Amino acid sequence: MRFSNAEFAAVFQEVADLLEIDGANSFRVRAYRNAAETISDLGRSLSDMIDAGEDPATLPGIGKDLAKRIEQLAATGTYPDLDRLRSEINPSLRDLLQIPGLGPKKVRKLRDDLGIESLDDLQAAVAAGKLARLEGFGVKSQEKIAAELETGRTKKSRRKWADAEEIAISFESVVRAVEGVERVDVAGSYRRHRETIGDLDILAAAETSAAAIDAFIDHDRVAQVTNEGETRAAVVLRDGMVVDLRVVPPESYGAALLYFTGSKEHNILLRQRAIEREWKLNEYGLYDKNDVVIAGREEADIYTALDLPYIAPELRENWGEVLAADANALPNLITLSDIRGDIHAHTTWSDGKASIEEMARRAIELGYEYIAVTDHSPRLAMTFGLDPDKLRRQAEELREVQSRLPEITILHGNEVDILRNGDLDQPDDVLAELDIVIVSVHSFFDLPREVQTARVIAALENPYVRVLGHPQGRILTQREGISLDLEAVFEAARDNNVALEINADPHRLDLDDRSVKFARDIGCKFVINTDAHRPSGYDLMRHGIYQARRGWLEASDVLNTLPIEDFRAALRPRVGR
DNA sequence: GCCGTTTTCGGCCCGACTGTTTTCAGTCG
Repeated sequence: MRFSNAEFAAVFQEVADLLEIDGANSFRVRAYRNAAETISDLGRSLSDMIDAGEDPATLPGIGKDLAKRIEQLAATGTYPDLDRLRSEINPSLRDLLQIPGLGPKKVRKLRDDLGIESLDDLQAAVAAGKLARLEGFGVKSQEKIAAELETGRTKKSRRKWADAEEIAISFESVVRAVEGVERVDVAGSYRRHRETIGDLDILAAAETSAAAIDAFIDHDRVAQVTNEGETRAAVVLRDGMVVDLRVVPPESYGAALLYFTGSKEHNILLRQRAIEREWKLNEYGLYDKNDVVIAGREEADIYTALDLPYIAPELRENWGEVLAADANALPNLITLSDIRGDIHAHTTWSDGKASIEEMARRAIELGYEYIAVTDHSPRLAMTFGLDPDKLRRQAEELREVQSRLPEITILHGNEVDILRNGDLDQPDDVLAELDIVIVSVHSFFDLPREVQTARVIAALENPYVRVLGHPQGRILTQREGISLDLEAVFEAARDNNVALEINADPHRLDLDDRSVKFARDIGCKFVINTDAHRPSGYDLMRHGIYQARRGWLEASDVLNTLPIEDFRAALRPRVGR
């Protein structure tokens, strides 16, 4: 059997969980977790690496031992150490670890003293009041666990970034309005623009914290205050979202912002760098060995003191950014203002909600030099896709609109379905008449990996194809992407001069960040598109920019940062017209 | 279990808060 990176990572996470409950050395546990992180952040298939004869031990955090385990797992599909662990420690104890407030020590205590092996056991013990009498627990702990079991909240639950934004802005403005609060930011994975968010971390600078904390816990969306201290508070909202507030003095704001922005792994690297200099870094500042403050008011000051250029939040994932910074080789990240056009959009000709002209007028308002109209092809019947005849009539309308709107170039394209066998849903002579051809998978999502990969690559080899639309076909938190050998697809895209789309729709964000970085590393080019179905859809471009930045992209990696003439040249087919 | 132009042994990030304790372990980020 063939393991995905997620499956490899899941194995190591399970080993880590079980070892932790077993009371193993915590650094050993962390080694397994680090390995799991490395694998899930890899961007390319670990199975492919092994097939190619590459040694997993070359990866950071994976040594000889784990490399051997990985190879054994890949070759045999078995992991004897895990099987033995499972026989010693009931794997359903892992479910208990997901309950907020329960860690490995307490889970072990529950098992040893009360014989609890599962969520059901825990439920029964809580109902019988057994936890209240257990050493180290008590009435309050029992009540808290009962409440968590009731709501079913887990440590893992995440929501899309865009779904957290409105809450983030609302809390930010409430805290900002408090007298004495000098600065406010939403830190955490929100600031790093991860595609999904676990909780929100609000950071404020103020000489005294009480007023900010009061305003925070009084926010009208708060259902429950779970934590309230001198410098921090935590609340659960009515919809289950957890929001934290930290208040620090202004002279510590930069250190705190760095700390609460994370990632944890990035912070650990910075702290190690501080330790190398016999300094100490915490959320209050960077201190020398006599506890004299070196930096703390601004994030950038801390990077400077550590001999590093400023590292943008989107890069702080321990994907090599500290090494790159040290070598002065950080990418000059793309920004929204680099974008000159949006080249994937739908109109009322297929499933869009606005006319070509309405779309173009919005694009003009946004300052774009060009757009492309790319309605669906006929196979996608539910979207009223365009057959060749309709496409030609659309071209007429497009020319007519273009004549009235000289301030923008309107390119004519089509989002052509990739059929099951890899053929395209328009004949070549029709494709030849278009300015831009995007190909996308909209059907047969569950083909086997080899078949799916061959299907997509076949489409990329058509000489008129210029963009691979939403390459993974995923819907965030809802639909897994199609099963693809992404490395092979990226190589085919690069070799056929096809740009990979970063679909900016916040429910797609397709490609994912790791894959963007990997594709960039092997020399692929990109376009960032909103896939707009109405004029306001164009406004979502920023989400694609965040994703591109997380993938280390510069403007020069992205074709729709080019002026129109250069962009046209980049799209020219490899065959004459 | 990983890692190392000081090291193959001995380190491995650091502080706030809670609930349980009478001075601190466990959890969390």
